[in-house]
Amino acid sequence: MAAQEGATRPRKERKENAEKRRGQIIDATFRSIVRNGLSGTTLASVSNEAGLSQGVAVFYFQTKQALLGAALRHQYEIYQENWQKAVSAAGSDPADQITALVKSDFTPESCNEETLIVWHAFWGESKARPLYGEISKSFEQERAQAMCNACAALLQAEGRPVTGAADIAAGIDAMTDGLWLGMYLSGDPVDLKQPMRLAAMYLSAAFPAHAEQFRKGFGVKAAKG
Amino acid sequence: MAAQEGATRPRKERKENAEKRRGQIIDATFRSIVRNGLSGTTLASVSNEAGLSQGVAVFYFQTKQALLGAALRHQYEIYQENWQKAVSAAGSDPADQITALVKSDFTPESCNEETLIVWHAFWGESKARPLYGEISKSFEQERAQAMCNACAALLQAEGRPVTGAADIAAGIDAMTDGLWLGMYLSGDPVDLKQPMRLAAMYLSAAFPAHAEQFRKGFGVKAAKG
Amino acid sequence: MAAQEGATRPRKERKENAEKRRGQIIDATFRSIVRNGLSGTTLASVSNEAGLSQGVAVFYFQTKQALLGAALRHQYEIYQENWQKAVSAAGSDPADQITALVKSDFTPESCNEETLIVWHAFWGESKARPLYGEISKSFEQERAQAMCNACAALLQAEGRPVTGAADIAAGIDAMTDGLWLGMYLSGDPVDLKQPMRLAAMYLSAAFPAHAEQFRKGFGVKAAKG
Amino acid sequence: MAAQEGATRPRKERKENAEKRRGQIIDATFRSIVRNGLSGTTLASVSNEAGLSQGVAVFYFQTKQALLGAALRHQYEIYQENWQKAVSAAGSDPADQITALVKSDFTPESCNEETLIVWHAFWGESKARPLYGEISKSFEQERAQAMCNACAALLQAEGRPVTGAADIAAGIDAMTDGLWLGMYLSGDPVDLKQPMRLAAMYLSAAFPAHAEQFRKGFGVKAAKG
DNA sequence: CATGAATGAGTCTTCATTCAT
DNA sequence: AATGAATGAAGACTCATTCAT
Repeated sequence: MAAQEGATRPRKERKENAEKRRGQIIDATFRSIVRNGLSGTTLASVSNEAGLSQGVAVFYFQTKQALLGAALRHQYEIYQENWQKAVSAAGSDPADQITALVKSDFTPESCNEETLIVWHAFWGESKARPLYGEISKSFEQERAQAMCNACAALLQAEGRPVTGAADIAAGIDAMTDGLWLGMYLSGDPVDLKQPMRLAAMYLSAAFPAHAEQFRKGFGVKAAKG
Repeated sequence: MAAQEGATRPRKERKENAEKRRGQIIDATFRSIVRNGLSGTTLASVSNEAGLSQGVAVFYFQTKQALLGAALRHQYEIYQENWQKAVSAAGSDPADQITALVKSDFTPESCNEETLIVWHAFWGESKARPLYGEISKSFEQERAQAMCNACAALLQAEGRPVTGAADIAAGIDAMTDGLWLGMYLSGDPVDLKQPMRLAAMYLSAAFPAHAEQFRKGFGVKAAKG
Repeated sequence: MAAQEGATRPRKERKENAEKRRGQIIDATFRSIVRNGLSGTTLASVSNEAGLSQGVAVFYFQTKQALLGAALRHQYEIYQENWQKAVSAAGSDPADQITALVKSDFTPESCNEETLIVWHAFWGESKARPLYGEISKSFEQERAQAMCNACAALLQAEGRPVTGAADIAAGIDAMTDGLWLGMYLSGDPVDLKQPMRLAAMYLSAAFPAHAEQFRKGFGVKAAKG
Repeated sequence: MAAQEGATRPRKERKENAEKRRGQIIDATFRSIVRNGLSGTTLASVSNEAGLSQGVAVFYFQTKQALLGAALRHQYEIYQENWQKAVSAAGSDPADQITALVKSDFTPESCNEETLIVWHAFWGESKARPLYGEISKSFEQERAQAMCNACAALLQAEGRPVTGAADIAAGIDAMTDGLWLGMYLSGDPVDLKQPMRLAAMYLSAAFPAHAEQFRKGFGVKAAKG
């Protein structure tokens, strides 16, 4: 609008616009995966979903594989942002951190029908498409490390040897992963309370000294008997 | 056309032969999924793997979807046979049954790189291909029921209310499923001992009165502290 | 037709049929190159020209490049057969052999608007498509060698050193190639007599002792002056 | 930014700039044809080679075909300038003019790997793209005419009938064209001396009275025997 | 002047499916 | 019972061209 802008769009605006387009296309990709599966997701289905022409997706991502990789990475970034925010908000208490990590896996944003479909679609192809495997592995490791560290800290706080941290962390992570798979496969509307009960049960057993804190953290009453 | 006539083989022999061919083709399908992923599995790749001509797969299974459905069903049947045998062998003690169910998920036949790839390949597409979802659901339910029944029996044996059985069963199943996913995604050579430790830990907590029996069943020493 | 053939087509017949199809498709490729140029030749244009479906060309040649390579090789094979037959027919006299080689380049089968288009189309792309270059090179060398050998033999017959054979052969080959290019570029209806006159002139100069034989061989009268 | 204000430049400066840009783009087109072939040359590859944006080529040449036509014309103009300069420098002696014409075809500027690639790329497509054919034809005719005139003049100088000029000229032109094709196809590093020997041989035969002059002109010793 | 985003027709290629033998 | 030729729809990707800025 200013006089000397006239001809060319300011560089910054252009860059932002490109970022916006990429976001649009990635969103469309999600919707297509949810609707048609990964194998049913084509450049046409994505363009269609985005309301753009066939060529745009290629223009911004070069190849279909690159687009799908970007979509997976994006989903992981959102996921990571969620759990990292949750941990930060939990403060320095390791039990609270563990609780936060588990709970963040079952918030409606992180755990709903759509995201579950997308996760499992990519995971299912991750052996055939090394790209997906690499992306998954790096993000999964970071998340696993966070859980392991918190468990180690809590063991130390309880005055126990930290050697068991890896196992305990693996157990709680396996349980949450398995719950995701179960929800995904059952197709039943997701009941987000059961995970809270199960996590509380498991963590109470693993860290008896903090049982009450976990139960409270997960909003669960003490099991009888 | 004539009754027993040169050209035509006796009906029974024919049927057996057909069964053999179907088995051959399904095996080839597995190998192709392991090698190329589900999306990379084509009728050609299957025929190739089977060393048979292009047309056979269609001849015996009509469509590609039907073939893949049959392959998934076959994998589930083997899986089911395994755990049912294990449960039978465990006798009538519910704790032993639970142990058997869990352990059978981690025998080398049930849990190896190839089967993990195939399971997750099908699960990843199970929302887009209702056929896979239906097959999975029915088999999963049967297995979940078995676990739930055993847990209920064990609760009863401990004199506790059976209401908690579903949760406990869901927890142990989630954990084993999650361990499968973790093994699958990590790509590391499978360590089958960790699942034993984790299952023992979880079940000991869920059934304190049978802790020792579970530890022994899973070949795990008592955790200290 | 015989009783025991019934079900399966005899292997031999099948193979022949395949060869026939390949021929059909290669012919269609020629026609398409003549009509649309090499860059305008698509699998669709070829299929169209052949009256077959899109898939056949790929079925028999795997890729477009392989098809075009096969077409070029085929054209060279026909060309080679022609000049080799001509040389054979010429007997053992080197001057007659040279005459035969040159004349065979200007028979209506070897040298007409269509073949000229195809040759130059492939040659024009032979730097960008190494495949064409390799095919061309091998055939060209064989033909050049034949000419060189004949020239050497004739030099020897004249009692002259054979060292000059390469140059003389290069000269006559260059001239015939250049005449092809000229005919191709001019687009005028091809006058096949001029090449005879020019070849006679050149060869008479190169082999003065055989001037008359060449003139006779090419059907040309002695130039005056 | 300059004194008389950014927006409008003096008309002349503008025109010059445009000419410069056109030259840049045509040069980039050559490089792209050499590198990728004519079929592999796209507006993108040209822009890329020129270090300019996608749109420029279209801006200055409207269509891809027009650009390629301009590139071909440009190559012919350079070629023409070269031989015309050579003829002028040769003075009025027809034998010297012929020598100059032939030699100018084998100077390193006129005859090198790059130009040979470009010539044959365009020629190969000249039947499918009438535009190339027309451009080629007009330039080729002019050059052929020059050679024919010189030959006629030399015949007259020798006191022979000029009727044979066309044939002699066609022969020498065919030979040089054929040598270009041979160099192009062989891919071997270009030996520029052989053409001199062959041209001398041919022209000495065609114009026996000027044999020595041609040999001298081409820097070639008299052939023995 | 110049940029580069956007389009969409066209190309090669893959592949499930059909079918004659 | 089995083969593999043939089809054609659909997919990923390319690219000349248009256009807003």
